[in-house]
Amino acid sequence: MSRKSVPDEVFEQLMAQMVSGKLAPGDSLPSERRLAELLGVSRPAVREALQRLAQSGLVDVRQGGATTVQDYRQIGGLDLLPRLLVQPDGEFNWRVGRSIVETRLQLGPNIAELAARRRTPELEPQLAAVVGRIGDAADEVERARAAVDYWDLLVDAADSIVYRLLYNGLRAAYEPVLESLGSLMSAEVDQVDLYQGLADVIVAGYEEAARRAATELLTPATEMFLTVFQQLEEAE
Amino acid sequence: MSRKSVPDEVFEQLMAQMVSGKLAPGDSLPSERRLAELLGVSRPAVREALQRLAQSGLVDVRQGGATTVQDYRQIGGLDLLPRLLVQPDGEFNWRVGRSIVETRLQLGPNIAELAARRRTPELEPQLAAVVGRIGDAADEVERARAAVDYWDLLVDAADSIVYRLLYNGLRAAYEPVLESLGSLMSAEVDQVDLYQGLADVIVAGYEEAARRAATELLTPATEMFLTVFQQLEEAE
DNA sequence: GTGGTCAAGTGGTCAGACCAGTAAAATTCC
DNA sequence: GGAATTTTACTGGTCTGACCACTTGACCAC
Repeated sequence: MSRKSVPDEVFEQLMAQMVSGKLAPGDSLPSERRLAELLGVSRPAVREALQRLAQSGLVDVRQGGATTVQDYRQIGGLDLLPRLLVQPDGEFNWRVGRSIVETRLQLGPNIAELAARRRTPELEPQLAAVVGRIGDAADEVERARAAVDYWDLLVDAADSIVYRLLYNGLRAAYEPVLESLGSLMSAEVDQVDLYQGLADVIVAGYEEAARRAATELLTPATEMFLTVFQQLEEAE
Repeated sequence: MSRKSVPDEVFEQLMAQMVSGKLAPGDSLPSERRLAELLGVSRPAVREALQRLAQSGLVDVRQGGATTVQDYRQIGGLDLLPRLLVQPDGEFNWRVGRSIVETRLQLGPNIAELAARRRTPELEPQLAAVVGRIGDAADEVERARAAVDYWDLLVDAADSIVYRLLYNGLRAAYEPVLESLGSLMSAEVDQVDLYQGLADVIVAGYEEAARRAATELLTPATEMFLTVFQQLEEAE
């Protein structure tokens, strides 16, 4: 992984304070000159970091006025998901995790349905190859990676730019935690036959069957995670 | 609307070339110094624009190496949707529009279901107020705006950060074209009784009924748009 | 064919100067 | 005394020029 630039450091530092609530919506940030002084970096570096935060919807920068923190829930996009799922101190946010797995259970069948509707002849060998990789994987992490590629194919087959961009966002949140969650995903990625079954009905063009097969594939792991998250909720 | 900064101008200009395909994945951009010279701006301004493009997943900036264009379909997120929907020259991309309306028809019921599951007592008066605004709106554009706020409430009630961030992205794509599409949305926003009906079953906690009511609300406009987009497809 | 060196490209960082916008305080006017 | 206007001091915006650090390709030696 390439090392962080100075603006990257400033960006992550301020982002962490906003995601954690230490900097709350409505708060004013110190001025650019003041931040540069406090953080020991140059003003252009601070400016770049703030502009990137503004692009993520986290701050409102006004010439002549104070830079204020915005409510990322109102303005932010899915690009924030990785940082909401795993806090900068490494803490895993199970509420975000719960939201992701339940949304996945709802989106997966949608993607499968569209893929069945818009499948192309090339899809069958591609799916066969990736199901083969799921079956031949050396461990659960490798299997989980192959599963990501499987869904990537389905998203392509769905021929929907919205689902493509949406899936990119969910994948960006998942990939950093894939290694630590890989073993937990075994409830799903070990079910090679379900992957093959879903592939079969998609290739055959059965939209409703694709929905059901996707639900059948995604439900076990989803319920397992939801059980874990419910226990965490009760532990609070 | 606040005026554009120099980095904003550079960002939009390069973004336009990438979204239009004029700059294709794999292409190398001119160096920062060269771009600054070509565009008649400073190097820090170019750098800031490139860093923002990198944040959007559009370019890969490497110290010592050329800055290359990435495939936004592989890396990009929903934040790109507004620029994919309406090209910089103002052209409306109906393929993106089609993708949005069909995704909307799939996501709306999901959100309604979760809202019915997790509704709170405060939701009823809030929904009543916004349905009132839909009913009392002076024109279709105002009615469409109120409808956006209606769904905003449902997303809050769904208590899902993923749907919240996802909805923010869809809303960001929709709001710039709301005024021009407002009259077309009349098939939906004029159905005040359907908004009230959906609100009723959500407040009552009927998840399945909420799904059906959301589908009933969203389907007419969706089918109208899909018909229009199909005609555009056949015209090509 | 491989490995090492070097030059010339690239991006990264910064200080300092100056421009432009905004908001609050101070002053003036009625 | 209050409203309107002006001034001031903050804020961000932009740029130049210098220098640092990384990467790549050419060239040379073996």
